Amino acid sequence: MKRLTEFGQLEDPSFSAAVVKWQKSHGRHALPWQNTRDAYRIWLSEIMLQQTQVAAVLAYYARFLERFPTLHDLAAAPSEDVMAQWSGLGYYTRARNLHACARRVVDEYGGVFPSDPALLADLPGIGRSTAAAISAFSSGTRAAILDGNVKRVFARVFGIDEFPGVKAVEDGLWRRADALLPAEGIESYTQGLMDLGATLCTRSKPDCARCPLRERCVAYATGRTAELPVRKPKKTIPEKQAALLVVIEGGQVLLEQRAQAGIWGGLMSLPEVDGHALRGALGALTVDAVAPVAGAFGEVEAISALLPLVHVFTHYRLHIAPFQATLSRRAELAAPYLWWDLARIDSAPLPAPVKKLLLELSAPSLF
DNA sequence: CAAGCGTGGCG
DNA sequence: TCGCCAAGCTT
Repeated sequence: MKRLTEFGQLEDPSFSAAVVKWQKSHGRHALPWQNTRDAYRIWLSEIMLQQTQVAAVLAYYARFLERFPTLHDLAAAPSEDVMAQWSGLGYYTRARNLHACARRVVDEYGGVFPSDPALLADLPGIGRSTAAAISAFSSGTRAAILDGNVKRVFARVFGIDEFPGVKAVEDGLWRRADALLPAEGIESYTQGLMDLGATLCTRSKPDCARCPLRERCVAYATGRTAELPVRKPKKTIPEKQAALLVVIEGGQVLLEQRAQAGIWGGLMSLPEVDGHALRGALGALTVDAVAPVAGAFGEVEAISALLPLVHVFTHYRLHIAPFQATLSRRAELAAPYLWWDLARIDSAPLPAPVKKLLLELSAPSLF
């Protein structure tokens, strides 16, 4: 029962049938965002799960819903609270877009998410794949997803031996995704593709023995599951260096809100001094070089270097040289500067390594 | 449209 | 230890 579509792509109802059947008996059914048609909860999970694994999301999802039980709670909240809830989860543009999206759904759709994927995809932070997932799960709309799981499954089943990041290859994957959609049962099918990719068709050591697509899998038949999908061509990542100032006075630490664009956009952080301008003769950041900068925040009583650390991003490696300055008097500071109680630093909208640094500082380990 | 954007876990 | 990677979107 195969036939060609007008674009020459293969339709094959047996593909989705196999996925749906497997999902019902072996897929995941108890994730916190399943067994509901509440678009708010589904949308939130899809955004958190972008480029992020289930295990990392679970705790954030529960905490987020506790703080923002409804779309209206989220739309009405100050952005600082939203960023604080997202703190540590990464890709902070997602949090800003999430907040903007909540406000738009309230303003433009009366607080009800549209079911049309095209309308969803027009909202901030929702692209083609996320729109399809939300509409499939919340309203049973027949639309194709194409996330990392689907790309991996398709690359193996169909033996696609080109990097899926290339536009033409990705276009082909979208056409396949559309052509393979089932006539009904879109929820189980969509969830099934995700579950297959996440639990069986994993990047390393796929569990082909349990796979419902094994007999039709090109990679399995040709022994190429380890080589497919083709990995992204690797590039050597640059090294960057920065000084972070831990300016303390009266049990509070000085934070600075970062620009919306760029790394850690929209988050609070410690005042950062670009390593470039401040290097001493040996190329290292020194107390002498940093002291004048700290002096701009008040009268410096003491300043010392803390243990340097390295934070690795996807696209560069940041060498952080932290310096602690204790003030005897504060200078007058306006936004983007803000004093924050060290005692409640855990609730601050900070990037992960900065929060870790300040937590260790305010509650030193016994070792 | 290629690059930018986090973090934690795993082999 | 360290490179690689995981439910993508935006510009």
